[in-house]
Parts: sequence; structure tokens; C-alpha cells
Amino acid sequence: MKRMKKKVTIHDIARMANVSAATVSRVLSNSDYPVSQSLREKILKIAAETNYVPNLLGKQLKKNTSTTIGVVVPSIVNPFYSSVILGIEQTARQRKYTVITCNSMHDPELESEYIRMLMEKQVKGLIIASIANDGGMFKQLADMGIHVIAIDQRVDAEGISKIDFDFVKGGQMATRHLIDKGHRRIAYLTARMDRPSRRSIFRGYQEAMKEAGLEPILVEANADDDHNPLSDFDTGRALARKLLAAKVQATAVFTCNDMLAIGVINELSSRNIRVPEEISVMGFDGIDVGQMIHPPLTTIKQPDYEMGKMACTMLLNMMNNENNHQFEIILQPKLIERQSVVSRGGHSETSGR
Amino acid sequence: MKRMKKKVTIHDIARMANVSAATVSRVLSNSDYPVSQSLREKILKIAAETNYVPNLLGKQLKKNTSTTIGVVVPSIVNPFYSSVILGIEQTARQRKYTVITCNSMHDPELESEYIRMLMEKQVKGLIIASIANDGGMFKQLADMGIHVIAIDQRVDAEGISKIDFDFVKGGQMATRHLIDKGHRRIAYLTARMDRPSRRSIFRGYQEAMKEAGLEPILVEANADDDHNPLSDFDTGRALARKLLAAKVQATAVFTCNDMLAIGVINELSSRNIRVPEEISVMGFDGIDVGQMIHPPLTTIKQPDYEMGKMACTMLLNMMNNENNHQFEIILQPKLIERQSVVSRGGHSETSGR
DNA sequence: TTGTACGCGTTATCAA
DNA sequence: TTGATAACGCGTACAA
Repeated sequence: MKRMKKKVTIHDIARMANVSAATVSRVLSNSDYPVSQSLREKILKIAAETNYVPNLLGKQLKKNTSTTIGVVVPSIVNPFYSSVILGIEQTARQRKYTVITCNSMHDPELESEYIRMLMEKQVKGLIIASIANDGGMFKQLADMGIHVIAIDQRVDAEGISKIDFDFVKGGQMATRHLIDKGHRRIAYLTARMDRPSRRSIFRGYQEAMKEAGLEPILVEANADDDHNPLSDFDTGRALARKLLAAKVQATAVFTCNDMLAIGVINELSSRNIRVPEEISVMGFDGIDVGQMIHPPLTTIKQPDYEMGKMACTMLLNMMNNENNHQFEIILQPKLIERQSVVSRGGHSETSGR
Repeated sequence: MKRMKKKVTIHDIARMANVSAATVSRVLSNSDYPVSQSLREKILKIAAETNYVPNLLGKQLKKNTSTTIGVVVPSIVNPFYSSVILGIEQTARQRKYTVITCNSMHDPELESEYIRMLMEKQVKGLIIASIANDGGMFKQLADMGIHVIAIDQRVDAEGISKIDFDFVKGGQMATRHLIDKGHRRIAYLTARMDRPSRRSIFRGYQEAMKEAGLEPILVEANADDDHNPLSDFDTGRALARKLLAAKVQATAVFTCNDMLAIGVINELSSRNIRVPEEISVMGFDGIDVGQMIHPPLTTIKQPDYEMGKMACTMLLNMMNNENNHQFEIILQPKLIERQSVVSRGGHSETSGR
């Protein structure tokens, strides 16, 4: 085995400079404690020459702090979450923090395993897109002095700060847009509604349909494992077939996420059903891929990257200022009109004749 | 500020059990040091009741180890890298390791800033898809006793373990496939060739063209910042226009990555040039989105997820066994035939007549 | 089989 | 302005 140079510590530097370790610590950690200019320069010089790298373990053990935050998401391969994480990571870096990313893969056990590992690493802040619907864990974390922010998932747990989207409003906006375009038979295609967010989108859809006096058409998947974007894509294809088989003659479909929508478009196209001419398709998420397909996907945008930025900023503020009052931020949806939705001239049941 | 319970340590448990901290340490850290069964049970019981969570900082400071590995990639938003990271993260978890992900955004300064942060955190292992072409950093890390594995980027640095693809062979395979399909005028469209991998793919293309007696057609972009997949997509569109303007009458194009290919297809389609009937398109990467577009993209698959798994496995083995002999693994490309490439009946210059 | 004592690298307290 | 010393939580010789 290779021999490696021993790491240089403040004691080494202290010896070389004929000062105490305390003094070295004071200058190297930018303490405001007074140290004479001459000593300061001398120490700085030696530190530079010896390539001194501070050991955060010692520092953090002593001060009981941490410059690492934990992030738990279902899967980093989901482009929505990878954007969120990028937002988190970039703002963390600016404040000299570092992030540990954990993929829970929609497995509650994995999620708590990860959280335990993070606790052992003495992480003091956590951003989590939880899949456990039991809010007890959050309470427990709070008791341990961990600051946590829940994102993307409307958790039932009280007493916890969260950043969410207004899924209900998003669902309404999407549906109203389709209605405004003259559609009357509008189907909602969704992966299994085992998540609050999906139920909320559905609620928004229902409300918008109701206020327009239209009858909802729900097509729901049975299974769900979107740790893999492809599975959402496949689910979309399956749901499209299911829709066709149901013979409800929808002129527009609205899906619970973009991947699903892309699957739907793919399936319809391959059956020579033209999108949007015969069936309009509206997604939900605003991921990049939506712009790359044909036709470009009309969708509801969730500001993913911004959500990450905001979550991280709020978290670091909480951790440093001990500014501990809870908050709940609700990000607003935004309609992105592209070309997968087309207006339907008055030819349906409700049109004048 | 809320009052939080003090964290329980082995000393607390020792006091409650009327034993020494040493004994507690021995049982709670699964030492093979002998402890009587009665004491062991007593301690375990108390630990469970008090929700004891070991402090890894103390442990790692003492033993000078770390269960965190660092990963540096250009951008997690790039689906190729997010798959790699998922592979890394999942195998790390199985061995109770945790990963810190860093996005260098193709900025060498950011890259070294991150590496410094990781050093301060006493990380002992690093997987890095570097963008710095200077190999000096690797040498320096090795001297500090850090185990590092370079991936995806054929670094010039000697004395470092790496996992790469055979980009040259990938370029050949793609090109030969197009040639086998009867194409003669085959263009290579690439983002700026400032990365070894892209130059290697180009080399493979050149070799295959040469051995078939065909003349290469190179279309290269000027700028390059693919921290954002959309920019590769846009680059692809731009290159497609450039190709068309050049009036070289290519019947097939081969691109340096899938995003680019998708951009090309998009641009061609929007100009009513049919893919693959008029122009065949071949990508490189094998990312999921390739299956979601129309037509599904024929491409060269890089085993991204497997690469992450392998890199992490090798790294952990190196770290634990001190099994320090260097290695270089070259993963082999695989052709995935889908529908963006079609065979060209004998109507070109070389066909019989 | 158990306990004592020390050190990992750092910072904070107190004296000088 | 500087230094000696005691922690932080843990593991481990060494002694008992």
C-alpha cells in the first residue's frame, strides 16, 4: 500500500510557527478574536505552504453544526426532481453547504433508512419530497432539532414548513383552458392516485368541469412505479388504449404529468390518431422533454428549479437564524401554451345549431 | 427558539446502565470484543428506549475514515449523468455509504471548489467526470490518499483508475450500421469537439468512412454549453439547418449525442423533411427520451446506470481492501435499432446499374 | 470480562 | 494579544 503524507493539522502549523494551536485556530477559522498582524501573516503563510485543509469533522463535532443538508426525493432520474435538486445544490454551494441526495424510489422503508443515515451524519437540515403519508416522522425530526422543509407533496403533518404547488388550481387552469378552447368531452388520465398531489389535480379538474356543467371522465391506472420515467411513459400509452376502448369519444385529454402525456401522444400517433387535430393533449409539469416532441406539449408549468432554490434558501435561513416560525409557500402554476391543444369549433353537443 | 432534547451519547447510556462508556461503545458498534450477554442486552435495551443515534462525526474523526463518497459530474439535469448517479447512489447505499453530488456545470473553477469542499469533509473516495483536462489534480488527490475513479472522460492522466466507453468503437459501429443500410453520404453532426469523448466518436466515424471509401462530412457547432439539455436540443436544430444549407445531400446523419439527434429530427420534421424516409438519424447515448419521440431513435447505448454501479463498486473495493492497483475498464457500446434509420435501396453512386 | 485513560482535530473558556 | 486546557462523541490500548 502506498504511503501517503500525513494530513497537516493546526497543531502542526502551531509547532512550525512557534505559537499555540489556539492562535492558529483563531486565524485559520476567521475568528474575530484579535491576533497580531505579524503572527496572522506568518500562520497564513505556513498554512498555504503546507497545503493545510481544515478538517470539518473536528470543527463540527466541537461546534455541533453541519454544513451538509440532506435531500430525499423519489428518484433523481425523474427530470422534475433533478431540476429541483439542481436548484437546491446551486444555492447550497453559494453558502458553502453541500448536499447529500437520496433516492427513496417510492419506498417508505428506504426513505426512513436514508433519514437515519442522515441523522447519523449529524445533518441539521432536510428537504424532503416524502412518500410516507404518515406525518409522524416530521414531528420526530423536529424534536431532534432538525429543520425540515417538505416539498412537492402536500403533507398532512401540521407544524412543518412546506413549499408546494397549487395543484388544485393547476388542475383547474388546465381544464378551463381546454374548455375555453371549445372542448366538452375532456378526460383526465392519471397514474394511480395514491399521492395527494394527483388527487389535488383531479379535484381541480372536477371543479372546473362542474362549473362548466360538464361530466368528468376519469381514466386511472392500476399500478404505479415511476421510479423510472419510462414507466410513466408506458402508463400513458396504456391509459390511451384504455381511453380508446372506453369509447367515450373524448376530444381532449388532460394527464397528471408530462411523461404520461408524452406516452399518450405516442400511442395515439402510432394508431394514426392525430394530435391535436383529433384529440388534444394537455400535460402537467413543464419538463424540458415536452418541447422536444411533436407536437410540442401544452402543459402546466411547475417552477421546479425555482422550487429547489427557494427550498434551500428558506432552509438555510431557518438553520442559521433559528428563525423558526413555520411557513407554507404555495407556488402558482403557469400555463404554457404550445401545440398539443387546438381549439374545437362549435360542433359538439352544446354548440348552437 | 424551541427547546430540543439533548442528543444521547454512549456516555449517557453508560451512566444509565452503570457501565463504562467503553463497554457501551463495544456493543453499540458491533465490535467483536467480548461483552457479557447480560450487559449487552441491557445496553441494547437502553439504546433502543432512548432512541440512541450514533454520531458518525466522532467515530470518523477517531478512526479517520468516512462513509461518504463524492461525485462530480457536469450536470445532474443531463439524463445520462442522472442515470450514472442513480447507479452510484444505489450501490453506495447497500454498503451504508452516502453520496455527495456536485454539479460542475462545465466550469473548472467550480470543479476544484467542490473538490476542496469534499476534502474538508474528509471524503476518502471520489468519482469524477472531470471537465478539467489537466491531469495534475488527480495526482494531487492520490497523494492525499484519496481514491478516485474517473468516468466518462478519457483523461490523459496516468496512474488513475478509469471507467470509460469505447467511444471510438461506438462511432465506428454507428457509422458502419448506416453504411450497411446502404447510406453513402453520411454526415457527422457534433457539438464543439472540446471533449475527448467527442473527438473519439468522430475518429470512429472517420475510420469507418475511410474503410468504406467514403468521404466524411463534418458539421460542427461553434459554441457549447450543455449544462442544460435544451441547449443540446437547440444545437441539434441549428446543426440541422447548417447541414441543409450546406447542400451536401446527406441521406443520413450521425450525431454526438441523443439530445442533439432529437433536435435534428425536430428541425427536419418541422421542415417537412421526413425522418427516416428522406434522412436517417442516428444518435449516441441511449437515454430514455429517445424512445419517446417519433420516430424512436436508433442509437448507440452507453450503459449509464451500469457505469455508475460499477464505478461505485470498484471505488468501495479500493477504499476498503486498499486494493490499490490501477485499472481501466472500457465498457463496450451496443447498437440499439429503433426506427430513425432506414435502409437505402441501391440508388446511390455505388449501387449497381 | 470490564474499566481507565487518552487521542482524533477543532474551538471555547479562562488565565496570563 | 497569546497560551494552556478542556471539551465535542467515539474507539482502543492497556490495566484490572
